[in-house]
Amino acid sequence: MRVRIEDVAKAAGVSMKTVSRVLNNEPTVKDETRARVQAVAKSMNYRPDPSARSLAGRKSYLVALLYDNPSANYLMEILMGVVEACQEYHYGLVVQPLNYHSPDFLQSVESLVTFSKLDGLILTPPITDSVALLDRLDALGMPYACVSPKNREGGIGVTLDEHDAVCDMIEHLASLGHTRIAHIKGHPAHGASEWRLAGYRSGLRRAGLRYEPELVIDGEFSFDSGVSAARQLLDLERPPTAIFAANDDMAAGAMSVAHSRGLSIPGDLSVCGFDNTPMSRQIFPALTTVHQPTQEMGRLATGELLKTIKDPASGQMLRMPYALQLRQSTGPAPRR
Amino acid sequence: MRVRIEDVAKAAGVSMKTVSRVLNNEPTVKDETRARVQAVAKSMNYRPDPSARSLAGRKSYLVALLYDNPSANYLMEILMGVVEACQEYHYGLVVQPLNYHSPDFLQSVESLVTFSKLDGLILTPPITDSVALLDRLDALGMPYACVSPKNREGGIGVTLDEHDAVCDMIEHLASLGHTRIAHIKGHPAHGASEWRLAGYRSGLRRAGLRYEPELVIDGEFSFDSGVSAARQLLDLERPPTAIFAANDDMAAGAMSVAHSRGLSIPGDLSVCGFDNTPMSRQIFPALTTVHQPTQEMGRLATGELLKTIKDPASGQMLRMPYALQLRQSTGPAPRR
DNA sequence: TTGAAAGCGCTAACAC
DNA sequence: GTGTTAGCGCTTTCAA
Repeated sequence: MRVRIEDVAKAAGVSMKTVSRVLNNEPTVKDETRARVQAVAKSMNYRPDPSARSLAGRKSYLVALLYDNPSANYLMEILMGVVEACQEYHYGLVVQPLNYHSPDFLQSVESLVTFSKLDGLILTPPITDSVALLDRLDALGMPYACVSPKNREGGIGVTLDEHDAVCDMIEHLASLGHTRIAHIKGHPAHGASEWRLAGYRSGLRRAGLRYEPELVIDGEFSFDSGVSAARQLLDLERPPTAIFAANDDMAAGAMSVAHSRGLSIPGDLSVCGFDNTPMSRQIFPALTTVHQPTQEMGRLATGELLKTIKDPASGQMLRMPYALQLRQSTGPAPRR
Repeated sequence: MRVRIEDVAKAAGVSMKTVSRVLNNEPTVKDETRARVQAVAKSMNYRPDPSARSLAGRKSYLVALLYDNPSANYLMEILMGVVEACQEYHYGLVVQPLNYHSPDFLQSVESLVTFSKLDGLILTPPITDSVALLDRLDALGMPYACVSPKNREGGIGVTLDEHDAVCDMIEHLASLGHTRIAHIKGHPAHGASEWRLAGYRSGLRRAGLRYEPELVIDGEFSFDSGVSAARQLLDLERPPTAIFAANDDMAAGAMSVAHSRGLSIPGDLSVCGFDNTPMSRQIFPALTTVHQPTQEMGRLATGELLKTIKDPASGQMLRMPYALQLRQSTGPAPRR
């Protein structure tokens, strides 16, 4: 039979409640008692039963990762970080796909939270940006941490300074002699698209280049949208010599168009992206991109969430470092 | 306050136990009573409390997905399928990374199973192939379903006829006039590597081509291993005109080598892979590969597992269909 | 076919 | 600091 708290209590010569206190790190236990109980629990290989704990304590020791149709890689990396943190803190994890556009989006989150008695939520873009949801969660007192939310103030979670990253990237292109640098924008529903566009504009400004509306094309983060945007750009009377796509998938689309038109990369056209996906290393030539420490972001966001659950005042919005990943898809601007 | 089984019982004019019977689909309830209880439960928006259920019933209504460092995409697709099935059957999911090579691998699975009271496991390669683990699980009476296990007989789960898929692919290359078709093998620890090699040999045989050991190079499913294997192949005195890599990542590595040597694909060299990863569509030229319905496999494996949990005799090993995905990376063999 | 009572293993509330 | 008691919401067991 399973070892129960009662068995541990008997073996340690204390009451069940004291064992419970030790397990839950409550401060009101004498150090000596605590040490003894811990030793006994360990030697008996005792682990509390999650359902009993949850039933009696009205907590689930469960957090949920909420997502809506992100790229598989992105989500996977976040997930790996989240899993790491959950293991460390002995929390369980529920993985929950959601439909952000569904009319009963709010309702479905609410019933998930209620029926699973979740202790907290980890939100990923674009769910991070549903004001209605955040308001509702605040009203319910449900703790949540955001990964790369649009609104970085006040909440808890992690962000990356995407604006500065892109700005650096554009300056890099300019330093290679490019003067016609195009941008393929991201999906309009994602905050990232705005930051990356803003970074593009700041980068141009810093490099002393003019912003030209014809060099900015709408995309939606997909390979195909990158393909059609690149076609438009390369069909211009004065096509760009460099393209910054708001993510790697669209950059791959742009490269594909260039290849099929016989343009050499980076000889005739430089291309760069954002995300440093595994794919970016595997295409030819390898893609210059911005690295974002996604897994670490998942781990730290979860850490902040779990801290907040214990002590509501302790969670913060963490700023993560980015890094330009310079590879072979960018090079000196072609001479006229 | 939350609606409890007692509230439903009162409203329906029956005992708690009868409501419980209805919820758990026990047969010994009069149809009329069952219908009434179901209607009342629905109208009150009743959902049983998982921890109470689990505590009293000594079941967790939880299954775990066990994995060890697979490709992010593969795992993500499996995961999405697993999540779908779990939602449908109202089961919870635990996501658990494992270290197959760790000395306490068995122990860590066992304590996971014990302490989380898991009702079943979904195993992914290469964990599917640990004989020691499978034996232990059988001994414990712990139900599990495998995705693409080495041993397809007797167990429950899903498989794909990888041998036949590769065989078809090789025949396709042969039909394009290729006579020197190389193979980059997969990681030796994965069953898939063996099947794909066997399919390669069968394909050659069917096409009337000789098996030439110098055309078969070890790989380990990574891009880099594809790169070094392709270098060896292209350095041969009589290099191949086509390369079948055991997965898409290695195929991308091979393409990268070809590009950097100025070889045209498929003009000078045809390349094909296996998995139909998103990346395979995004490289240039788009990669010919084998599609395997990974998400569906996750969903169906989970379905078989959950069926088995209800009725131990009902689980099967399902065979999934594959499909060649012909794209631009393969073409007619170059003339001598 | 249905119900009453006794737990499942833990924590909350309160007493000491 | 520590212990006692009474549940948490469900299923099991056994009786009807």
